Amino acid sequence: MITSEEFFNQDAISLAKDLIGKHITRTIDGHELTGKIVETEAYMGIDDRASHTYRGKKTKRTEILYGEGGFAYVYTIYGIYQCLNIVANHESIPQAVFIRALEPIVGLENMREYRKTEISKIKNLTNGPSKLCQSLRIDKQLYGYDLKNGGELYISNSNEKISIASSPRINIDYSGPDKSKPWRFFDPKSDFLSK
DNA sequence: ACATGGATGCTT
DNA sequence: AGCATCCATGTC
Repeated sequence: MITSEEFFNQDAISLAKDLIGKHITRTIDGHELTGKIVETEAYMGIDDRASHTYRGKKTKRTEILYGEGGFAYVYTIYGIYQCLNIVANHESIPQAVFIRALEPIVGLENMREYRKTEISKIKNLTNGPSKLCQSLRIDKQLYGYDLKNGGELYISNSNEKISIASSPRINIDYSGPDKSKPWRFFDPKSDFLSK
């Protein structure tokens, strides 16, 4: 388990790269659900038009982003889906890393139960930001949860060697010049990417 | 390619 | 109160 503030208090681009290949574990109802992070995106805060904190916008929803790194930022998208971000950087620098896809490692049968849609291929458990939230049963109950404390949600190292590629971020057409910034990071060899 | 969905935030 | 938006997904 990774407990150090230094790890999470990096800028979002550095953290987004460092999270690739790490394991994320959710414990719920006595089950352990673990996936390897294979795809992330960095949201760089006040100067990033794709960020929920662009120009310092601060609401009840985005409040947690203004604190220290390592906390869960969970929000609802399109009224029905949940998305998981991990807060990056220091207090008053509101950046985050969006978790877009996982490779399921532990607890696949439980993930299948929690997933709202019947699936035929394993990769459809976690190859999208809201799919993985369903499979790991991540919702706004975890808003503000400290991943450095372990317990219900935490990050840990894996031994596997991975490579990292980058591309523009997905579904941020409203972001003008920031639309093309190469702030999506992924393991190009993974079969579990969202696109 | 298109329909779906409602919380959120911003404007009256 | 009303309204446009949205870091997706499922099904066509």
